[in-house]
Amino acid sequence: MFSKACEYGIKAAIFIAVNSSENKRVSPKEISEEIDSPQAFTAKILQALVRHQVVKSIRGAYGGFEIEKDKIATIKLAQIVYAIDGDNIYKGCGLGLHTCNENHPCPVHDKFKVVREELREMLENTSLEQLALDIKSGVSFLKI
Amino acid sequence: MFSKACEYGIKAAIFIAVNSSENKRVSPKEISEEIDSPQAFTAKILQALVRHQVVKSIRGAYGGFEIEKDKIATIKLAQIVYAIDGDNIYKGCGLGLHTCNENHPCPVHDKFKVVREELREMLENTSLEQLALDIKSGVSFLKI
DNA sequence: TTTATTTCGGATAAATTTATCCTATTTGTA
DNA sequence: TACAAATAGGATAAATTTATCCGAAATAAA
Repeated sequence: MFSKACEYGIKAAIFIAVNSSENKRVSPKEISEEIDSPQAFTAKILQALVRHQVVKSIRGAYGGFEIEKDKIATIKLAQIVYAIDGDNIYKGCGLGLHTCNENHPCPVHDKFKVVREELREMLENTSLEQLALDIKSGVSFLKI
Repeated sequence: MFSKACEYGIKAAIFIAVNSSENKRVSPKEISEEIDSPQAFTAKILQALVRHQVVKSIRGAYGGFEIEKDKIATIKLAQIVYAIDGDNIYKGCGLGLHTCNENHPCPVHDKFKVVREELREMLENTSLEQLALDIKSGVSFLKI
């Protein structure tokens, strides 16, 4: 469904949120260990999240990645996905037509619309905070 | 959402269905022109569909690809997707966890479940026949 | 100001997906 | 049987995604 980069990005953001809520900065090393992803590649993805202002990076000694506490509740999955994969997943044509709309639909246009709408809504309404809470309480997991 | 291969495969199957319903066999050349895809690559994908018995190929002179008329209504999108991309799209974990289930869920497990279920249902309930009819009546399109 | 620590960013490599090319094999017809 | 028309399939190339490596730049603390 999503690219590897996006999977790593979502998991990384959740892990950073969990730690930021406890006033801890984390490094790419910690992150990649915790979410079971290649470190250097994860670092690149984090840079994309920084550029899109999803997470904040502090360079130099005692630096790391964090998310401002009061931002955690406002960041939605859609922003993370957009920063890494773009929004083609839930906006582009299911069969890759260049032009696909109500007037010139691909064969699965209407059927796909329902699924993509469901996906879009989910991504736009799911906040980092909700996901981080489940991790903190041990209800959900970031690896294995 | 789907791979290019899968997009081509779905469109090719629809085009073959349209023609088979009019007792016409089609060649990879016609298919790739009609669905706007690279010919040799499309031929490979057709081979996968043949192996999975979604379409039938007739070799030699006057050969080509076809789908038995009474099969057109029974073939579902899910079979085509499975033959080409496998079923990981609507069965695997949204965040790529190796183990992801009710007892050990990834952070988006429950939220994704709804979307994937919607997708699965759509793929399993949409027949080639429905899609081919819309193409024949000019309601939907295979390219541009 | 020096040093240790840490992110940033460019270059490169590996793996996968997408795409092309060429020959073998099959098959209907003259 | 010979020929022409098709699909099958292997080898290879191009493009994209995933992954690694290393030095540059920034920053806090000694």
